[in-house]
Amino acid sequence: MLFSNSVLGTSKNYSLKTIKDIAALANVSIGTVDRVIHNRPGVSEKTRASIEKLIKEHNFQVNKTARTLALNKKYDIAVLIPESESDSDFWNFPRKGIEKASEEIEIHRTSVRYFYFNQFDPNAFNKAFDELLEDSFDAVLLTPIFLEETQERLKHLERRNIPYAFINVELPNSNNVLYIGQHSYDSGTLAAKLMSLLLGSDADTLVIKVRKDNNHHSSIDNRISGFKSYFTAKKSTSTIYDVVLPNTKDQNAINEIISNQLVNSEIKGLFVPSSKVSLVARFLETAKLQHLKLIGYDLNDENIHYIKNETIDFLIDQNAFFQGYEGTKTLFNYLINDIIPEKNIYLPIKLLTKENVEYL
Amino acid sequence: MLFSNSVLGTSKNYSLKTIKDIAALANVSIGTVDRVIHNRPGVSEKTRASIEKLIKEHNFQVNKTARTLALNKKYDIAVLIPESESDSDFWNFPRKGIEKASEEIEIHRTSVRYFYFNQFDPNAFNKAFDELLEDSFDAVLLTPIFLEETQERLKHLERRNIPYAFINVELPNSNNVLYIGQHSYDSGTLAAKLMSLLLGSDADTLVIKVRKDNNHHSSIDNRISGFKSYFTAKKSTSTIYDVVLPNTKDQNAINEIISNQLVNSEIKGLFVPSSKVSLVARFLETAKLQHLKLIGYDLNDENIHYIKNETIDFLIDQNAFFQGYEGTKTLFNYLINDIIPEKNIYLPIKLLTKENVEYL
DNA sequence: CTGAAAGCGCTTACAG
DNA sequence: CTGAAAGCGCTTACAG
Repeated sequence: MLFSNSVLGTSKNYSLKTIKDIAALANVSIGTVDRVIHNRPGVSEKTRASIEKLIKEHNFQVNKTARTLALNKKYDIAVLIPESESDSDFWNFPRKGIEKASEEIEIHRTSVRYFYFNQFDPNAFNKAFDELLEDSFDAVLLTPIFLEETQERLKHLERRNIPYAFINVELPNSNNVLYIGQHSYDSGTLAAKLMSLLLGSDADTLVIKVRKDNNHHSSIDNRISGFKSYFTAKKSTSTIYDVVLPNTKDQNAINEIISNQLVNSEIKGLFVPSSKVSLVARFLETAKLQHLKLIGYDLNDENIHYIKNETIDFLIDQNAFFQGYEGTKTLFNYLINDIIPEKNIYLPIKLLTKENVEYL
Repeated sequence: MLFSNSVLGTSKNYSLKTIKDIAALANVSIGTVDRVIHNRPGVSEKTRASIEKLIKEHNFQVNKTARTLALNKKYDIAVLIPESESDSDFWNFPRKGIEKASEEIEIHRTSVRYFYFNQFDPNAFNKAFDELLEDSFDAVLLTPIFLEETQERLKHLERRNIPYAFINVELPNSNNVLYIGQHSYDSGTLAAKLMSLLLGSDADTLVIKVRKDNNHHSSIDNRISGFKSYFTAKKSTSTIYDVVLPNTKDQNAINEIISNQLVNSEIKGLFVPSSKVSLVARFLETAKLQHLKLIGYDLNDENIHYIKNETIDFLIDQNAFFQGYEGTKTLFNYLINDIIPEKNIYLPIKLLTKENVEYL
């Protein structure tokens, strides 16, 4: 009968014990059992041992619901993410995901407070993070865009035993509970594969960075590394050019820079490892160069426009809403229910084309 | 001060009321408040109205934790999915996802019981489902592979007010709480786009169905419809051929059938809308026709082998583990926490290539 | 070192 | 129609 459960294909466990049961079996009071469960001092070695034995034997686990109620605690989660610059800004997606999750968990006495910063300004990041640190929170969900600035401040959280999770941007070698986001390198490799399919031969390509994106997170660089790695692995003889666009709103200036790159070259495909791909799409439209292949990242109104008219061939989407939604819920479950998630959740790469962009 | 919360960018709500508070304000006992909250009879219209007013005014919401504890209920979830035929079978992934979620929620007095059936045998499905119906469950997670057989039995669940959710296979017009899985049609469209990139021109293609897959779920047909729709929309002049493979383990017979299709044709690409793509990969290998392009579905050991050696060009993955994992957790949250999910969660299409299959 | 009791916010008989 | 009390399984002072 030992294996009857598995034979029946069930995980039912009808013998859930309570601390009262354990206390009775050990001939002690529930207070003493509680002390053992939480490793609190003031229990003789003998009783501690006997209680620990019973706990193991009966596979006793604390009833979290009762615990939560008894503690009667409110949980405050802090969220530190870039502010949205417009209604179609990428950062609306994670924020909306967080808000959705936040609505769902609000009833569990959990509140979410937002701290926003300008994603291009390390000082703004510092300021927002410092403001966050002034208050006390039970957990922090953040996008660690600026490397050193983040690391310095994470130490404060660790000193206070405040768990934190990353969304969208990874920061290796941290004690984060969770990273949820894209595998940037892989997305670049896929972009390269698609690009070489589009070009059909060993045509040259141009990687276009935007300076604004330059001084922060490593995702952009990882995407580029992934992109280039594909051609290296294929022992391709084609050339991959690089260019960085300045921080300007002057589309003419941008057009000229790209134009100069293309002239006298065999470049047939353009890869923009960020949502700023629309800048390049605008150029292609003006210059009537839409036959050149263009792959970029992220959904926003402009990008949607350009993928519909096929100026952009592929957009790689980051599931940003889901990052925010799932990140928040996972952190909540960690906090309230002691549910320890996998450290890295790499969301699948969502490929958008003219054909499927409508449905989103 | 009315908008101070939103100005501060916070959703903190420090004035959480309890039924005790409401009772005091209404000058009644908590029992009466409870009656109003749950629309139970035995309250005068006058007191009911005044309590309802107070509940609205103070935005009172029941403390779920306390409710769960007071009800002290165990939740039993039934899972009805195809059995795995081998260690590398597709159905291991959803099952493992369900098991993972099940481990996480077990502590919340929730048990999961599995009912398996042979995915090609409607009678086995009926038998497993009927067995499930003999016991009582609080919710059911199932893969509704056989249309009529499912619908008939769902009525029983509805009559008993048992919520149910679908994973992997959709069944429109049902009162399911949730469907989580792929958008089959879209995945077919993407496959077609990739195929036409691979072929570079208006070459002909062959869609290969396996008879075994034929008599059940609509996913396969939706994938094919999506695939064909792409070429129709493009006003392509190429021909799409169809062939159905019989239920045989005789690879030679299969090879001959495919071979006959290819001979005297301009077919350059093969689309297999199921995990059985390995059957076709084996043929291409034997016939030394690996230059033909091949797109299929799902991860298993054989498919991984053939994508690594580039016999298969693209595999479309269904995030099957995640379907099981998220499906179970969502159903749990619906059950325990009254969290109503979006009805249809379409997971992003995960594109596997030689380059990224390693990481999975 | 240990136990008895109150309390967390609900639900559920039971009494009136 | 309404209220008082016990109980769900924990935690937390407090008493000894």
